Amino acid sequence: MKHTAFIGVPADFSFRSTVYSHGWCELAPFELDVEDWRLSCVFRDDDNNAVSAVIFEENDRIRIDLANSKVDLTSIIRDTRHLLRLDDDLNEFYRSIEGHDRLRWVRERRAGRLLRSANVWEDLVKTICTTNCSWGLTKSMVSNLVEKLGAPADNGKKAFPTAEAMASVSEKFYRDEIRAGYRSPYFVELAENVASGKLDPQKWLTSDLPTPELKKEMKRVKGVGDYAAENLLKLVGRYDGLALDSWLRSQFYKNHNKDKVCPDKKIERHYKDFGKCRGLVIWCDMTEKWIN
DNA sequence: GCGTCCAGGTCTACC
DNA sequence: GGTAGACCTGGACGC
Repeated sequence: MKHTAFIGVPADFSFRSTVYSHGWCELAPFELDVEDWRLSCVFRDDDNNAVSAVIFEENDRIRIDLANSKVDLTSIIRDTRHLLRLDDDLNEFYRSIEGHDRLRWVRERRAGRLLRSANVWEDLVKTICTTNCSWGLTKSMVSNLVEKLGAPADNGKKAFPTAEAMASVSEKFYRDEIRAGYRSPYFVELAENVASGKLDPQKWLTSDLPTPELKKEMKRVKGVGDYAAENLLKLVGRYDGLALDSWLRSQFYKNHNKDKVCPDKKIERHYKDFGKCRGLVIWCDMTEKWIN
């Protein structure tokens, strides 16, 4: 028997623009049905049970269908608000791009909310999986993590593994089963630190630290360098880093530098005037064609 | 079929 | 603080 919940959305919210804001919708346990624009995912409720859900837009509201009718909706609604960023205030960002014709589409399409996972732990592991490899390999590593270490929901779909589950396997498991290569010892160390309570990535969401300090804290995690930390900062709502990776650089070269390679400092100068919003501005500037 | 390059980079050693 | 070299994987490409 299905269980259904509805959530109201802000006036400047777009389900499509948010879900398709970056590659996260392609990473397990997310599954995106682009025909019907339905996002499947697997949450964990407050009792740590895996809960499979389908999220979609219906009559200007977000509808969540759960396969299990016994689930307490409170945590599922909270996590859905988090991953769709329903409580983010985009006014400062929209003000920062006013007068820039090239970016007019952003407000028109109500873009600017970057999809995230249900918690920061999951975003942290996934971000490490994006480093120094093709997008195909990222998807493969994340899919392996979910399939081999995730807990199943009632319908058999699996949740992203907990830190405890990831701490329970060896470096060899990450190399042989997850195909994580040199990242394997990083995952072991990270999972042990989070499972033991030594590190709590969720606190980054509400940290009072200035962004440079928070970035330093993130970079203490092995496998997290400048790009990964700045990507994570975007996912906790801080956009003063550009999170330059090879894809973003190549798009900048195409769009603003006649397809010629240039130093990162030139890219930084280009977005300098957007201040604290520059990380979100460059991302939107490079992804206009993604969203229609 | 084989070798090389390179992806949504980072770490360590060294200067 | 800046830089060189090493690092897993797997697909694309040239030969």
